[in-house]
Amino acid sequence: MAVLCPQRLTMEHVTSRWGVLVLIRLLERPHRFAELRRSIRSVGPVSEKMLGQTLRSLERDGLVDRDAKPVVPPHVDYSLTDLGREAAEQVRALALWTNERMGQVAKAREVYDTANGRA
Amino acid sequence: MAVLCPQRLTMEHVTSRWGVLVLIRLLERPHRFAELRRSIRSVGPVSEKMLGQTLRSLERDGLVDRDAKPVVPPHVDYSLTDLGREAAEQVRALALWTNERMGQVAKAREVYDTANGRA
DNA sequence: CTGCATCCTCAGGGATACTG
DNA sequence: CAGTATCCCTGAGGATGCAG
Repeated sequence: MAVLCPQRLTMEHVTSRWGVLVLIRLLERPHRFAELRRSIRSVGPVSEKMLGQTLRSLERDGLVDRDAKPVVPPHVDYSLTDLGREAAEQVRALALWTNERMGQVAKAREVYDTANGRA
Repeated sequence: MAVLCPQRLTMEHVTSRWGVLVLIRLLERPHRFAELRRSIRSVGPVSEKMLGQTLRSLERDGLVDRDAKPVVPPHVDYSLTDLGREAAEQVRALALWTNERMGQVAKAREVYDTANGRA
């Protein structure tokens, strides 16, 4: 992707499909990997790869804390850092707004499509 | 892209690379097409195609109002609807947060990369 | 000036299989 | 359980050209 301001990258991680869902779930409480996956699956199918990638981005950005307990079988807890909590709250606000206004948006789309699309 | 809840699409439009920049600029005042393009260009290269696509998405979602004056050469003003203003404010809040915390994020990345990447 | 239509590329991300 | 590695394919999105 073209060169943009560096904060774009952070926004990208945080507002990405799975980023949003991860942050909102972690805002409630820490989750394990598979737990997170199951929870998100109810909304859309996450591949392990993408969930892992998302979590690593967020961890790298200092938003998520990864606590891998040295036991077997592995047990890894993901939780928000203070910084991550701030981010998650911003994102949740946006998500809530989207939910609230979804009706109006859907309506607007109908109007637009009627006027233009298949007039 | 896989099937997700419909509000994901709205978030996608609103938090897209150019969506964010468009909304923030329109929050200040209405803009013409080329004006918007020039303004955004200083941050990253927008193709006409993408700017047009972004504006159409936002218009379709009822967030942006398109006022095409029937003159020649064409003169088109884009501005926010009330709904769009709400969205833009959410997005701006997120963008401002990202700016404020960018230092911490950058720092976290360094730490992460030192510990992992090229240890 | 404001935009559609077309072509083409390249990387995001899904599926699958394997490891500690 | 919690990932990493690989393959592969779709579609986002840049460049260009044309039209009203």
